[in-house]
Amino acid sequence: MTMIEPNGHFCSDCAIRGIAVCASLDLAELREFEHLGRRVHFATGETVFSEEDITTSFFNLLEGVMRLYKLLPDGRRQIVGFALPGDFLGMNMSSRHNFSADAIGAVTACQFAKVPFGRFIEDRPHLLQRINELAIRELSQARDHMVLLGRRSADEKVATFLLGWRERLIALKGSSNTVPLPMSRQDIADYLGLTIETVSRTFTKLERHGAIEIIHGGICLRDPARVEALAAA
Amino acid sequence: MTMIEPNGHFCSDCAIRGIAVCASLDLAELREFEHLGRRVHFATGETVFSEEDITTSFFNLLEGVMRLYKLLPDGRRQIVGFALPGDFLGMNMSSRHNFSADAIGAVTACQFAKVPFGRFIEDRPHLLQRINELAIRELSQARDHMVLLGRRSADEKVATFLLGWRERLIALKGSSNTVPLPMSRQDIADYLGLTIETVSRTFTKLERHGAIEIIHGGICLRDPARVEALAAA
DNA sequence: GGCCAAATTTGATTTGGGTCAATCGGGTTC
DNA sequence: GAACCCGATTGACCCAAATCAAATTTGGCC
Repeated sequence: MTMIEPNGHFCSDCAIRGIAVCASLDLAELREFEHLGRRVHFATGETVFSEEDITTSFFNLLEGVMRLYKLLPDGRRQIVGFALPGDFLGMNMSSRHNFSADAIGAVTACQFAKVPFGRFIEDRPHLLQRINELAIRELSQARDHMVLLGRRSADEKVATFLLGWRERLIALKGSSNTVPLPMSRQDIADYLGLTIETVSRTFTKLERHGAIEIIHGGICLRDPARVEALAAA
Repeated sequence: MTMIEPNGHFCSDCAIRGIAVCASLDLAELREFEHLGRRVHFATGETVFSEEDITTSFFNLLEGVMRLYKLLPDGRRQIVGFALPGDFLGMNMSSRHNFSADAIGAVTACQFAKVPFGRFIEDRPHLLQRINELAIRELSQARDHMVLLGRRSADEKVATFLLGWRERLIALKGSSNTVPLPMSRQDIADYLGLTIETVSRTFTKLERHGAIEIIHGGICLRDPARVEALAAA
């Protein structure tokens, strides 16, 4: 983490107010909440926290994308998710993080010290309720991803990933057939349980079939129906 | 579901009080809670709820084992988890179940109607807190399972499964090298993202190497260290 | 106990995706 | 603008696990 905003930000005009945990707070609470968090920035590739680190903070992602991953002792990596603005990171049992998180590109987050945040929650059940909702939604996504990892072919994995990623971006920024992919091919491979070569080949194949166009920093959906058909299978 | 206990059970002497959601309730609350749930039984293979069903109830598993799974349109199945006594099922966003649940063998559960249960939670933040803890623990398990599905070999998957299952049984019933496996080989395969043949072959291989012994309805760990070495890899 | 159906194991063969090895761009530096 | 670097692509080959196909064991049920 490289710098701390010289203060001067307000929750009430935060871009992600409305989708993040803080959506459950009223204006009075928000004013108090404001003092708990501080805005922090991370540079490309910087690690925000590592698996097995003691949890000292929670993070509310404001801008940018993060990869969340676990490593096996021999270095194999599984990306368990990509975090986007509005995602809340750091909740755990056991007081240790159970995955690592890196910034993909520049990232801005709202950081909360664990203890005061915990105290703030205590007498605000609706905030706890909100956190619970987010956890349950993530759990549902995690289960969907298990199906993908355990039972889908490489083509299906890639098609499903493109559509799912696109959906998330649409929810944030509105609809478009252009899908930016800020993460590397290796990241995509480690998310889908494939190798970088297979991801690359599958992209090329989709492009040859006219389903997508590979552009700089992403892809463009040329034939969404075809991609959907592949993903459904 | 086939029968309803003619009443006459008490939360205070419930076998799983202490590990389940209700661990967070004091005796006075427990007396009230008692009236919300009713004990239900399911026979072998019976479906407790199906994916996409509207959620009308939550279940607290008291006895037996359940498989939790998702199906792809073409019938491929991914088991997303096995539920054991103490597990709480049915929480979701969206008011629909996001997986199906079958009884493996006879099952007893405590069933709660969604609406009164929701009302009961509302003014009991510590119960919500408990549910949140369980959700977060499940999320952590789900992420571990993603690593297994995406990045582990067949041998590692099977070894990891046996040790993990054993751990869960130890937590419930105490330590033993004998590991009952009430689920079928097909269930294990669908949990590990393998085929039934690969699971069977891997079991046989482990037995030939003296790591385990295949017994009726389960396995016996002959050389736990060797199995652990395989799982760690 | 004997018979059928289902589950499991075992064997032979195939294949999707991994591994290894170049090669290609596109960006940056000097 | 040449040299370099690094991510991405492409090609050739290989192998772990899937598929296909029996054989065998197990369990329920008359």
